[in-house]
Order: sequence, then C-alpha cells, then structure tokens
Amino acid sequence: MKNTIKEVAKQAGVSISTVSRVFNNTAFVDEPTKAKVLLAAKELHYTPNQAARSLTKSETRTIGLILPGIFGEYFSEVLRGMDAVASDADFDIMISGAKGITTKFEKSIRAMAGRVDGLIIMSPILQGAQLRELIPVNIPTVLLNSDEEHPDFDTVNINNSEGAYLAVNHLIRLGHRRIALIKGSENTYDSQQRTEGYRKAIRANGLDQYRVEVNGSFTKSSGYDAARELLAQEERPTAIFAANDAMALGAMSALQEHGIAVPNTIAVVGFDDIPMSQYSNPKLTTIRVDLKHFGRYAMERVLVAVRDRSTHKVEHTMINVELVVRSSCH
Amino acid sequence: MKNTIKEVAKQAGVSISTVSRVFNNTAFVDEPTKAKVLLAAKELHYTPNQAARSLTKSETRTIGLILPGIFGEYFSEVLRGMDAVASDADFDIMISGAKGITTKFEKSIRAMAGRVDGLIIMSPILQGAQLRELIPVNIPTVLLNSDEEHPDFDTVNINNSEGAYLAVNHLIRLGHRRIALIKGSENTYDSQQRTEGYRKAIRANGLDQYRVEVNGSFTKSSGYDAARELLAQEERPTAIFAANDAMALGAMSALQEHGIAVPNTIAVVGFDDIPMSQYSNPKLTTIRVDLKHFGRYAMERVLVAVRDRSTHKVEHTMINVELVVRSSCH
DNA sequence: CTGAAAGCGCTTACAG
DNA sequence: CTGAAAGCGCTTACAG
Repeated sequence: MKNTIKEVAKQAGVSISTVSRVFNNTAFVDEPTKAKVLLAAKELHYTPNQAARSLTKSETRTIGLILPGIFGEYFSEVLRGMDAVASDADFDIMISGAKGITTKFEKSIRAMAGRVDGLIIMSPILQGAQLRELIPVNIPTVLLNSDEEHPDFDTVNINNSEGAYLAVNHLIRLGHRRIALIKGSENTYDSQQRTEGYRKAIRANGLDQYRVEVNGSFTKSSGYDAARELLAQEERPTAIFAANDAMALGAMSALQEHGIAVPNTIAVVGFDDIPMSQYSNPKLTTIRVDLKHFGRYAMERVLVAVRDRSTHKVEHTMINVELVVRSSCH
Repeated sequence: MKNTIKEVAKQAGVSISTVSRVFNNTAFVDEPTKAKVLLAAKELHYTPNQAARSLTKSETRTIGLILPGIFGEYFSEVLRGMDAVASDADFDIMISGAKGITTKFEKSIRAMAGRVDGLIIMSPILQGAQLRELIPVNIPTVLLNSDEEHPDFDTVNINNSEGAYLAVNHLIRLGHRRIALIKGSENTYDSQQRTEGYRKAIRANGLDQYRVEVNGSFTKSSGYDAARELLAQEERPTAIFAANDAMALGAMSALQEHGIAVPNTIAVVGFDDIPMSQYSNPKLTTIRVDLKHFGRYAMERVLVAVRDRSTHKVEHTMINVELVVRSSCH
C-alpha cells in the first residue's frame, strides 16, 4: 500500500500514464508493455490508492450510511438489502452509527464528505429543517424513517400507522378489548406513528376506556420489562401490541416466565416481521414489512440519484405492510 | 461538498493555508480572521474533502472490515463491539461483505486501499498462504476466525473446539448418548473446529457408535431443515448439539412443530449465546462467547497496530468460552 | 500571524 | 501507442 504508481512505472521502465492505463483499461497498451507493468505491479504488491483516485475522478463508488444503530435483526435485514444492490452496482458501503446524538450526527456527515457519492440517512429523531441544515447540499441523499414529505430529499418510509392500525384491529376482531401498547423509543418518528395507529384503532372502536400504554425502546429487554410492568397492573390486558417484534419477543419471554400462556391468556402482536418471528414459540403474529426490500429500494434510489444528479427529482415512497397471522394471537 | 477550500479562502479574503489552519486548529489564527473564515465556510456550506485530506496526511482514520456477511445477531454483536471502540477513538468503519468468494475478497481488499488505516478480516474460508498473498503488505490487519497462528498477522479466535467439547460433555453428563451434531458451513474454520470438539467428546466417552452428524450452514433455516432430517431417521437422537445458536433456534422450532417437547423428549444446546438465546422458549443452553468483547478486542488490536506500525509485534489471541445452562437441556 | 509553494497518488486531455 | 504536464483538494514546512 506504500507502493505508488511511480514505483511501478520506474520498475517497469514506463511512464505513470502507461501504468494508469493498464490498470484502468482506459486505452490500448502494447502487450509487451502491459506485461512489464503487470509484472512490476505484482512484484511490488501494488494496489492503486483509492483516495487519490477519488480525488481526481471525483467519484468514490461508495455510499455512506448514517444509521441510529446497526444492531439486531431489523438493521441486519435492511443492511442486507442495501448491500445486495450496492454490491451489484460495484459500490462499497461506509457506515457511521449516529446514535441519535446531533453532534455525533454532524461528525458522521463530515467524515463522509468527499468519501462517498451518496448518502442514506436514517435519523428518526431529527426533523426536516435540521436535516436541511446538516446535510451537504451537493450530495444525493435519501432519508429513511423520517419526514415523509421532505421537500429537499428523497424519502422512503414504512406505513407505520396503517400497520399499527391493522395489528390492533386484528386483536379487536378476535374479541380483545383491553389491548396494551408497548411503545418504541420516544421522540422517534416511527414510534410516534405506530402509537398513533394504535390509538386510532382503539378510538375507532370506542375502546378508549381500556387504553393502556407503557414505554419501551425497541429492544428485547425493554419489551421484557414492559410486559412485567403490565403484569403488575391490577387489571391485566388480554392482549399486547408491541411496536416491534424485538419487544414482542421480549414480552413473550416475560409472560412465559410468569407462567402465562401465549396466546391463550394473553395474545401478542409485533411489528416488522424480523426473521426470528417465524421461529419463536409460539410463532409471532405480526405486521410484515419487507425489510430487505426497504433497504434495497433505498439503495436503488441513491444510486439513480448519483447517476443523474442533475435531472433527478425528489420522490417520496411509502413501503406497504400487511398483517401476517401466526400463532401468538387468539 | 462541491465547495472547496479555495472558494472559502477567496470569499474570506485569505489564503487557503489560513483556512486550513482554522479548520484544523493547527496554528493560532487571529480572532477576526478566524471569524471571517468561519463565516465564509458557513455561507458556502463548506466541508473539508476527506479524500484529499487522507491523501496529504496519509491517514484516513477509518478501519476496513471484510466479513463473510454482516447479518444476524452474531455479526450484529461483533459489530457493536467494534463500533464502540472505533467510535471512541474517532475512527470510522468501512464495510465490505466478502461473501467468501475469493474474487470478491480481492475486490474488497482493493477497494480499501488508501481508504483505511487498518483492516479487520474475517475470512473463515481462506487459508494462511492465500491471505498472505492477498493482503497488502503495509497495512496493519487482524484476522478473525482463521489460522490461529498465522505468522504475519494478528489473530483473534474463539475457542471453538473447547466450547463444542463442553457442550457435548454437558449433554453426556445429563445421560444422553445419541447426541446429534448439526454442523456449520462447510469449509469454514470455525465449523471444522466445532465439529472436532464434538467428535472429541463423543470419542472420549466411547460413544462413537451413536455419532450422527447432519449438515447446516449457520442459519436458522438450515437448523430447521437439519432437525427435520434428524426426525426422519429411524433412530432419533435424544439430544442435539447445533454448531451455533441460530441453528439451535431453528431446530427447536422444527421440533416444536412436530410436537416434540424440548427438553423433555429432545434436548438442544447451541453455541455463541446470541442475545435471542435468553429470550427463546425454552431458553437456550449454550456456549457463551463474549461476542461484543470479541469485536471490541479485534478493533483495539488494529488500532494499536495502526498507532505504532513499526514496533508492533504479531499477537495471537484466543477468546475463552463457557457453558451457560438454561432450560433447553434435561 | 499569514502566504506561496511543494507534494500526496492518481487520471486525463494534449502532443507526438 | 506512450509521455509530460496539469490538476483534483487538501496539509505542511518554509519564509517573512
């Protein structure tokens, strides 16, 4: 990596232009010359410096990802989708975990400058104007899970409120009335929307008197804790809607520890349909989000934006969801 | 991002050196001058181009990760550990999924050249000599899950065979004799070692006549399939050791579908102790690997290597494991 | 305290 | 087909 194009040129007895040409196949080079270059490169273990390359070509062939975290099956699936299309297009991925802290977020953005051709940002906390301020002007970026109608950026969102509505409605049709909600992380766009969907369904069915909401943070352990909190209440719910599958799984675990049968005594619904949900015991009824497609689509959007930066028009996309019935409700 | 240091300098009426100085705090700059620069930078939405910066400083403050995949809780946890220490040290992470294909692997390496200060490579398939050939000479790199004693690279490994031995031994002490193994991905270093540990325990207890091994690939679905295969055999095992938790979870799901009680009819042990394992039903007995520490440690190693490239000496580390008994065995 | 200039490792017209 | 030179956007001695 210390060996430069200059060394290779010297060793091969040619100019650096020639070396560049054989490495980029950008012009025809005589076979013997080419051979000499290749040999020299091999001997010196030469690999072109991509930073230098980016600088001259002002293209990096990499997309930057700024996410609130990259952990758990939710992000895994989204990443998997992104990786698939990036890799097909011969793009690399640069990751920065923004942790939801604004200063950290700014730092991540700065770190990306000049090293990526486009940005995918999932920042469920930051709002429209702030994003406008923080995100560099000239770089194609798509926003995930925030500000559905941001005038300046492409946007991909999950139909959260619809999904929550579907989930709760399913429970109601099954005869449940006291349906508890385990909420996602506070201040988070998707959490708020899922809460809203829950409330809408409750209200629409005149069940407001039975409404009960407890806090969570989208993690299994927070779902576990929330379920215990629910069990401690004098009037226990007969059903729980957790704002994501991780919490639903955690909640089921807590219920089972307490010897409470799922779904017979308490029914549970989740949201996301992460892979684990079809392997749990009982299998989780949930709201299916095609997470892989979500990631895939987001990556496709940046890529087209990168390709024709000039003609690109802002587009807002909503990912549909559907109820998938398994065995955790009754 | 299109705005350069030159534009800022012009707008502020100073030289580019001065702009550079205020941005890097690398020398004292008069307050009024500084103010002018900052103002100009703000107006132009200026962010220093990191590619250019890397080139002149020949330091990138980023570590490249080449992994066989970045999906599932196993990788999530490892990544979480890496991210924590990288982020503390103010380093970014660049990811490339090598997918175990050699050509893809080479491409990943090339893509990293000049864009990272160090490399963490998990390539359970490639062997010592190949790695030597493929990895650029001058870049500090640590190898994960491969070639324990590679003479040229730092190495961090999990004590796989010991762990497998512990798991199987636990089952034997519980009175099981027909203990099936669900293997991990073929040709994989860690899979081979886990298989080896299984066989050692079986042999040491004179149980060779009961040995039964089926194939898997470290995924939940492969564990599910493998369990079904086991159930189809004329003599069913009374216990299953899955080479990782994901497969163990998949296997339990298959057993439960068939109405087989875990652990009463068939006991199950896993390996890794991914977060889900303490939330499953029943909770999974497994071999605990401190995955987060694994990632953390690997990142720490590259970072020290990056810091003193010259004095650094190759070091081989083994991560210890331990049996954690929960409720899936009996 | 600040500026002019060289240099980081490449690519790409421009000549020949 | 190949080379010399300019330039990408920075940083960093070197002067003053």
